[in-house]
Amino acid sequence: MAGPVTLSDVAREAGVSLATASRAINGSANRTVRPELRERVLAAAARLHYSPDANAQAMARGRTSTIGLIVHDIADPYFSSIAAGVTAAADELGLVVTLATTQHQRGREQQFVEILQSQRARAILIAGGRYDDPEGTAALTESLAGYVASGGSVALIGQALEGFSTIAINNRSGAAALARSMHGLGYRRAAVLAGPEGHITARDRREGFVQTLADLGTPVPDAHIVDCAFTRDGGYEGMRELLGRDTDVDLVFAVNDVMAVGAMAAARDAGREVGVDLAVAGFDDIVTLRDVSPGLTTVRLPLDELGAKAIELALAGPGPEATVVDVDGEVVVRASTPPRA
Amino acid sequence: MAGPVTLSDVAREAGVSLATASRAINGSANRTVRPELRERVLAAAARLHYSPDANAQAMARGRTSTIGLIVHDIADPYFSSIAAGVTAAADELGLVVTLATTQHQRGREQQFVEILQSQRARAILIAGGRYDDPEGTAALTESLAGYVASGGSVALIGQALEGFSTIAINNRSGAAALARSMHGLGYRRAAVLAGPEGHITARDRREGFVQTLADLGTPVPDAHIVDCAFTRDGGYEGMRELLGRDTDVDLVFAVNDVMAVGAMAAARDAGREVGVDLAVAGFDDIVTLRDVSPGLTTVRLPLDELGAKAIELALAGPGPEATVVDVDGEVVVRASTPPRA
DNA sequence: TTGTATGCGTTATCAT
DNA sequence: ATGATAACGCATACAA
Repeated sequence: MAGPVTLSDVAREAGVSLATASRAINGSANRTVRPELRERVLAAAARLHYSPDANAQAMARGRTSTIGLIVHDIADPYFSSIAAGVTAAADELGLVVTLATTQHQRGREQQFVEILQSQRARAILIAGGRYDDPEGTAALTESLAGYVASGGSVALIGQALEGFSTIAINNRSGAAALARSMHGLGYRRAAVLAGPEGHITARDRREGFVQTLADLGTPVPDAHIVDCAFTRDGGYEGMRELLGRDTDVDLVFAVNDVMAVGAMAAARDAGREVGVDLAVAGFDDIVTLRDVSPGLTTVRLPLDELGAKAIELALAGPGPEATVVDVDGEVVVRASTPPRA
Repeated sequence: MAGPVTLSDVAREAGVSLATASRAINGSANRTVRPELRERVLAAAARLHYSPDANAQAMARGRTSTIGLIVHDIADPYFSSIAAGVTAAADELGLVVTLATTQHQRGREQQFVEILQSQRARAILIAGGRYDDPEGTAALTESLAGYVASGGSVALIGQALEGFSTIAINNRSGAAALARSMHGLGYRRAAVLAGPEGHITARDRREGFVQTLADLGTPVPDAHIVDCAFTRDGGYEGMRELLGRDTDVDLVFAVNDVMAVGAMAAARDAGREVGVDLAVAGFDDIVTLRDVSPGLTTVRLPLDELGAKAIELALAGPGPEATVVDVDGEVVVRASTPPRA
């Protein structure tokens, strides 16, 4: 039961004043402490197993070295890839990451913003799709504005929020590029597993895809657009329903990879061979899924780079002008969408 | 530029003392504040957009509501599944999670323990395999001991560390059960993609598997045991090497699912059909990989439950006796290992 | 029930 | 270059 050893203890042990001990240990701005004393202090600190109290430091300094990351579900590879980038970049900068997961519950983002503001986090990063929910968005915006007004910085990842800096994923253009590729491969009767209504990312991907195919003269009929959850199970059920409609489809675009994998499973379960009877494409290029068979055609996103970019963006400017950095996807064609006769 | 609004501001605005404001807002132990006043304080706080300073609270209270989670790589689905469980459970308890990723660098765990001790985290959870590295383990043990001595609690996830409470995964028995299942299905010439030398989890799984098959009279020859990285690429390379040796193998056990998926890819690339020419089994039952085709036989671990158990274990007892909770895996047979003959 | 006063551990200001 | 001391924002022991 040593009790907490404080800087005062270290100072006493080293025979110096509290102020000197502080300067010796953190090397304060005006680094002015005789090497001899500094060593004595450091030695004393080591001897006593001194551990600086980050909370006290935060209070005295008026700032922390914490950054907050809010995601929907850290088990989702999309978010965990982003989180990996964030933690790596934060580490590089000597920052610590607090992770909050909303579990897809609306309103939780706002709640976490408030918690993180209480921690006096230096920056808050929010990843992942919000719904088209004016009220919720307004509330979130207000919380974030309050946080920014109190000196914090904010960056969104994946989807812009009016008034805040964002690493924006160009979902629409990525899906459009995918559509052109698929059209080029000869597909003419596409279907879309479109995600849930109101989900902005899902909507952008769907629209980019559908619009482009329409422009190319091979429109996607409404009967080929199936709403479903933005998850593996959503993809599975969506595909089941689509196949149940017994419509004549040669290509299914699931608006993310996890859904696409679910869709592939459903196709298999229905006796349709993906890449032969039916083509499937996704979006994201989740690393963990690169070995599914047949290889999944998708739109690659540099998920691991997003985290670093977001931190940089957030910490860069106290500038009041929100910056939007666009990130484009790249179509990756694999065996799930072979050239069609 | 409102400047930070403090509890004093709220108190003044509400026309009460600082103490009353404090009690009204956090509902202190002896909840004794007239409803009328409480309302006035809350109203004032809302009006002023008061946000309590968690750092100041931490200092005044002498404890935080932070728990630290240390993993190797949050993008690895094994760890992200665990992290999901941890964040969910923490949330339930009103705790906040600080996430640290070692990026597989030795010594980083210890470094993060020290950082988390500085934050005065209530508990530290460490997930994932350490190497058989006496020096590193000793250093980590020492840091953790210091943390515990200063009032923190610790729980390990997945692998015991002498002296600390652990949610231990019974890798050996899980691998043994898998071996028995495979033997029962008729496999007689197994190989193992064994992970890197010195990796304790890998070693336990390999030994449990190899030992059991030996006991059953179908030993795994040394030439069928391939060391490789504990990753997807490790599995891929390991399988390539194994097939290159041109040995006569009917089943390949990769010591985790991610490796198994890499191995399946290598088999395909070599023109061998998994589930027909060659069987493959893994370990973990990673959710994201449940739809690979053919379905991967594996040992299911309740990864998402581990987090909650670990928090419970850590926060439960200030008890000085380290508790070890054993978690067993369950063999899940899928199409990658069809009955043989 | 409410108010007053002290302390939490550190940094930073101001002397020296 | 070093030392005293005042904040930092809050919780709580004690007094009223």
